[in-house]
Amino acid sequence: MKTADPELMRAINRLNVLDTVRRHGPISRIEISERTELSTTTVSAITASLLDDGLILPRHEGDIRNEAVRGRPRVALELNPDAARVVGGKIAANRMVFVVTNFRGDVLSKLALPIRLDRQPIGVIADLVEDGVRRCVVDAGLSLEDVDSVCLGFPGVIEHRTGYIRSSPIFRDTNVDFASEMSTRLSTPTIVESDAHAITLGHHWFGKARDLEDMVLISLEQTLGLGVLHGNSLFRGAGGLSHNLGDLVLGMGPNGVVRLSSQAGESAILGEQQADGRFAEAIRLGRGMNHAQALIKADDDRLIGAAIRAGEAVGLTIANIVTLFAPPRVILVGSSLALGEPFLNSLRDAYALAIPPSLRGVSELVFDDSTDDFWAQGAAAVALYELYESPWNTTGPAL
Amino acid sequence: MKTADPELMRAINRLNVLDTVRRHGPISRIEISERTELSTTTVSAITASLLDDGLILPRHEGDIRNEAVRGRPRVALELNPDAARVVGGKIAANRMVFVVTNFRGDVLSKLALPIRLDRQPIGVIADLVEDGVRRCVVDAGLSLEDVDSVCLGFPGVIEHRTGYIRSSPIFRDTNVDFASEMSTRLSTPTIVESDAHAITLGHHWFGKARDLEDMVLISLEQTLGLGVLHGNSLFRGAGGLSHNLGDLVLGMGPNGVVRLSSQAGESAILGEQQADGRFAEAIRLGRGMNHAQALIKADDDRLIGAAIRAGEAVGLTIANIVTLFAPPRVILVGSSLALGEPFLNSLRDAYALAIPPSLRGVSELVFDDSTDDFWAQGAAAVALYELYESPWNTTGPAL
DNA sequence: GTGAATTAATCCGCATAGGGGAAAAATTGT
DNA sequence: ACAATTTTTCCCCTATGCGGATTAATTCAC
Repeated sequence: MKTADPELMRAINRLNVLDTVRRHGPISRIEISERTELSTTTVSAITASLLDDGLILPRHEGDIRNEAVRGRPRVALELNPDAARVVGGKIAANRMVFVVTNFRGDVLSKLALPIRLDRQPIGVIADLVEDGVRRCVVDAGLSLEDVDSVCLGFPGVIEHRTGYIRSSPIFRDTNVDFASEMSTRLSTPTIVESDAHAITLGHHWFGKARDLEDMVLISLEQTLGLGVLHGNSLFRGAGGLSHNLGDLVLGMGPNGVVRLSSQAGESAILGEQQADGRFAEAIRLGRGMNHAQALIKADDDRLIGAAIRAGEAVGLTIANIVTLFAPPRVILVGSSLALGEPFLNSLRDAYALAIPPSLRGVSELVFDDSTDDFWAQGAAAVALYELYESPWNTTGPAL
Repeated sequence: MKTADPELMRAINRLNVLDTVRRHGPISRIEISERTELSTTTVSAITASLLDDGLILPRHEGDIRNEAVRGRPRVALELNPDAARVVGGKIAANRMVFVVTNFRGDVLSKLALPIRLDRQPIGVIADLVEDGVRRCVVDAGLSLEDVDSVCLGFPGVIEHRTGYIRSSPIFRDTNVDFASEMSTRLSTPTIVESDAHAITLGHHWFGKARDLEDMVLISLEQTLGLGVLHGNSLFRGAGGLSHNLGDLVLGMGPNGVVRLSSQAGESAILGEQQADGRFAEAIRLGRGMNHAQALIKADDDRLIGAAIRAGEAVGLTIANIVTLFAPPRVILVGSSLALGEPFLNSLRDAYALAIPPSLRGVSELVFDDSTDDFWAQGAAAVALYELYESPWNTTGPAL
């Protein structure tokens, strides 16, 4: 257990204040004091230090002041957008998306690269990622030295704490120390995180879970991922390992265990169409889901069947996850949502069937079809959160 | 987020020191300082306060002193066993077990009552539990006024935070505020907790997880429960709800969803034998599992079949839990373990088959056939932990 | 336009916490 | 008896947060 000393005390309260400023837009010291339950004195001291470090700014213009109120007007404080810049990236098998954001998480530039990295040697992947980060930074009119940190979201099992990619469909090898590799290449602190975790934090900060401190997110992409928000922070498994939902077992079939990935993974849904040459080409180019969508609209029976089966499998899985975590909301994201009604309806039906009666109504299902840059923005949020926690200049005691 | 003030700081460090004394037996201040990474000054101050409150005691006799060492000898400190007494209880459908323990968790008296409470009205259950607690306290040579708190472990979905029993096979009703009810009856603070959580903490304190700060426990009784230890503390779901594993879905069968409880619940295993009059009687009296054990030894085919099916279902479920939490150890407890080899072997086989290759070797399975009083002792540990956290006299600032 | 009223933010002094280093305490060895 | 050694406590310092008084910046009333 971390030992509690005055420094930790201050770090906690500082983060608390900073996070309050981030969440509640321009906000006066008094309101911060009410929300955090810190005394106005303490808030004053902490905000002074944050102002001194340039992390927040007073906003004089356009005071949101109620004109009919007397007394000294409140000074609204807000994040200094230019206090830092980070890069967030979503790396998938057939595409990479990067964003550069400011300290508030506003996107300054986006870059989408529809490149297949799948199974390339590590060096090639690192080259391509490095290039993407550098280009996106240049697009934002910045240089890498202006960037404070980078966070890359990967599918698979990612150990955020150590920066190792334990296993990922993108890498042929296991246990790749990708964080160190990229930190060296970019000479900027780089962290890796599960893509599902990244978009989970993204939803907590910018998306469909801003109002919640607990929730669960399920990502349906090539890999099936899980993110759990618990008490406003990401719940990373025991060893800091991320969860790999695709490995979950749904039951025993004639050929051994049936895993979720074999029912609802991207390749499981699309793979049944191998015969069709044009479709195979689309898959290879990462347009499989769009193509599948078109086929479903055209009443392609085989694909509709696959989508229904996938929806059932995912619906059951969500019911199981809800049984374990009982979150107030479950957010579903990922390319598989593009399969449309056949998939979503069977998912909803299976969920309704499988959810235990006692938990009926506890969780609401929310579908989110955000684009890839939202994932990257989530990764940026992960990077920003670590900046918020870091000590900064700390406006040393004796100056 | 809780605001950090000096009081919180002290509370944290105090708990840390107290817990270190609990875990590492008689221990000197210097060793506490090393383990907690607090300065010797701080440890000295905190231990002084703990001594003052009578929670710990110096041990002069039998100093574990290395005779060949010079200098002032270390004074070993240990928990004051008599600083408090608590009652822990395990309440099951067909039996209740209580223990009274001292501040260290040593059992002072046990009481096992093989009574069927199942579906009795709340008032009757409360009567019986009250009676059990009172008797066990008397057996320990104490009076209820000597008892500082009571913790009762129930099967089902228990909301520890509020003291509500959301649903339990023992109660006909749902959402029973049993903690308040018993607190009033006993005029002693009483908390309720999931039986699975109780034995999870029990294993962390006294049993097969003393060396771990993360682990998962699965309880196989009438109800199938889950306990997750995360960073030395119980992980209680989002809303503080406990998990009910039996509701997990294993797949779709011909008659709708197949839940784990229908494969591996006590009644699922035993229920198939309804024909046999003597067996039915044994079940009614809560001796079902013992009887089943005998039948299995006698090569009863139907029961062996049921045990094998149950083992498979549990094995798959454990694999899924491991996929989600990746704990270093999974402890299995509960009456169903008595089914013996057919059950355990099929469980192990199914687990080995279902665990994803990437997680092979991450978790070890441990079977624990502790008796009921160990469950009750776990409940006592839950009660004790809350005492450890509570402020006590705090040796007020100005004396 | 000037002063009263009002509200926000800061300053001052206090209490408590933890840490470092010196001093005291309790031993063993010579 | 005194030196050496190790543990524990004592004294002083700094940092933190808080309550109450003070100062700052407005609006309203006349």
